[in-house]
Amino acid sequence: MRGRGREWRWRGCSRRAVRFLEPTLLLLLHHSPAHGYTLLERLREFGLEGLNPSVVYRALRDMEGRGWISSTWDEEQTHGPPRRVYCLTGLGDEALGLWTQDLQETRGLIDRLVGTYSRHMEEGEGEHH
Amino acid sequence: MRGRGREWRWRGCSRRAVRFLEPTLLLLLHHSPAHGYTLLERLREFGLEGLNPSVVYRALRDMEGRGWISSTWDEEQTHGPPRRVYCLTGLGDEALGLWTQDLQETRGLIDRLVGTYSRHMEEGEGEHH
DNA sequence: TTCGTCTATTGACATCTTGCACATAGCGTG
DNA sequence: CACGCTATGTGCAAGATGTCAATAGACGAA
Repeated sequence: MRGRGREWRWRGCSRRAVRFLEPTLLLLLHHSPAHGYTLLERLREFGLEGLNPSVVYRALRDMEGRGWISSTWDEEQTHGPPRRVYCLTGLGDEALGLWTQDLQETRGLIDRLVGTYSRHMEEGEGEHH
Repeated sequence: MRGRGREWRWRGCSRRAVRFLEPTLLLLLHHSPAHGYTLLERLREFGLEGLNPSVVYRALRDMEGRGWISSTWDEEQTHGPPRRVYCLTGLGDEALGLWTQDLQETRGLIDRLVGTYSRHMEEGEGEHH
């Protein structure tokens, strides 16, 4: 234990949200360029809620560092400070493709796990031998 | 960038392997009690390969700390030092149930992401506007 | 004017997680 | 006894995440 012992629900938001943050952002940008703040809201459409803004902005900067997306300052004024517009690059498009493959493999694994669990239940392996 | 910039394939084994380590171990133990070393090998049946043994043993100890599994020293001699036998507890059984639900939700999210991606492709949104 | 609020983005720091290298230890074999 | 194999465990440096707070512009109310 000692720090490592995370409970069933961990600190902060759901881990899943963080794990799927990057592919979801790429996907949103695959649809159209957008501002960080907008992305933050649109993430909720995919159930990625409760994410701290700084986590999202950090992910965006990381991805920009990898060349997956590029950003420029938005010209037009708004009700606040200047905004960045993020745009998917060719490299980011490739990355999204790879991510999609990866997600499908992950789904395959989940299917195997859940399938095995169901089989155990049917065969009555649930009752501690 | 700077440390944060993980490449497409990260150092060491796949991240997925680590993320699905706990539920997979619970599932294996749901089938029958086993030694750490055995579990290490059986993980490969689920495609969790290249995991460093210490990672697996650590996960087992963590789960024992949470009361999900219990261990006793194996009586019979083998070709090496004494072995621990890990066994799923009632709490671990519950945890496996929750994990399974969680995995199904995760699968739902993946379906949404992959589905959206396919739809983009059909609608020709792949060609950077 | 000053205050508060909403839109946006960023930085710094503490904590948690992971990989790796190595330690231990019993048994079998040459 | 020097190796190699089975089996488990420790410690630490790096890397990843979460939290908090700073900055900053525009707008409306008192």
